[in-house]
Amino acid sequence: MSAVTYKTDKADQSRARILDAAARLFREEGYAAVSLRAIAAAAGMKGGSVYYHFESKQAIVIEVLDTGIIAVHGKVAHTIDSLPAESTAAETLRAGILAHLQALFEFSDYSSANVRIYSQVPGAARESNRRLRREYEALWGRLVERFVERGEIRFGTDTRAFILLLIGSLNATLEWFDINRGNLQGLAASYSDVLLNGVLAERETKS
Amino acid sequence: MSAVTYKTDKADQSRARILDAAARLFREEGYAAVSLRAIAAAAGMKGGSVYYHFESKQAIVIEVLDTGIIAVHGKVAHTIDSLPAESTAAETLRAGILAHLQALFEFSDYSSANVRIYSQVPGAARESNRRLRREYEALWGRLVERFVERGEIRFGTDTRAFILLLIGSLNATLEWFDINRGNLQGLAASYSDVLLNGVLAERETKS
DNA sequence: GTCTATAGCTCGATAGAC
DNA sequence: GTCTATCGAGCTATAGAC
Repeated sequence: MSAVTYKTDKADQSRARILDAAARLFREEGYAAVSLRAIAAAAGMKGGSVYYHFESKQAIVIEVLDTGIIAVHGKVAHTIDSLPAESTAAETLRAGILAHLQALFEFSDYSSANVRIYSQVPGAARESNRRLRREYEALWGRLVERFVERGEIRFGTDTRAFILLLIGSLNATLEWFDINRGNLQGLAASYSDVLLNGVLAERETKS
Repeated sequence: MSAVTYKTDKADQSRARILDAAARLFREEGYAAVSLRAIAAAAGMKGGSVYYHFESKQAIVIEVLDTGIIAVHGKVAHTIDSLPAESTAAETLRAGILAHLQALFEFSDYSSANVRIYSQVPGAARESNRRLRREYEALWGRLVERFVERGEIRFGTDTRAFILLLIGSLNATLEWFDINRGNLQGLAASYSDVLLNGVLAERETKS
């Protein structure tokens, strides 16, 4: 134990158990439906003990929501940055789509809780998370704009609509894809095929 | 007033006001966060009066959830059925996508409440709605399969994944598109462009 | 049809023992 | 760090007046 470690291991572990339990319960039942006593019980303690680690239920949900976005943003940013400089639009978008899906399902309680309860948490918690959402959308925005300028993505594509289509469709997989039964690489490939090439056997001619 | 009209107009109107108020509040705050008193107040009555029209809060949410799906299913099915028999895959999918978005935003409190709280309502309400969701997905499934057989949609496309991508991305527009500021036809066209043709300037070559 | 009143619970949060 | 005990508030649902 280093001299600069002020927090005990026990406190950190209890705090983490509270967050994990809260993320899972918020995902399953919503924000208002989950009581502090239920979070405490799932974390192996009594209701009153939670207030040693968090000052309010709202403080817990803020951390849960932010963790969900940060995990996905970090994974996608790191993946994109690790690609060769000469990567094509197709290679880059495919890698980003796979990374987004991997992060979603690796931290599924946090990311699913974020998608499901964001609109239902107290205003202060929503505002805290909104900035992180905007930053993540901006990451994709820069990526897509770069390829529009290079001419690899079709001119005329509504960049913002495309990004929100992409993120919205990927996040929706949390509602139906079973990571224990399906193949995530296959899912990412199918989604990439549609988003990059469309589903028509022959493209429509420009009007 | 016909002899077979047993219900009074007043009862029907109060019932409709309760459902409208419930849909709006559930959409904004979630299921558990909305009290029966709040629904009643938004409908212009007191808490106890709601029980003249509905036997429980759960009965209200079941009707709200089902209405959201039925409205979209009905609009899309009617639109597709009204197309000329010789319509192409592109024409049909574009019409279906526009119809889905139109229904979403025409009944936005009901459809948005459905998307947002489905996973958080009591099990009985979720099961009631699940059948309707499956039927709506099957409508799109038959549509897509028809065009796969005709060769208008690419062989190898994972039909189920594509349908859930499509529905998921369209439903996600409820979270960001402002019907009062944006153009719904334009949104439908942008989404159709991406889903039908993809965003790459030149399609990837089959490997 | 809508009201008032209330039974029986559970909630978030706090206080203080250990 | 976690406990027990509790406050004040709000919840769903019901009963019965009007």
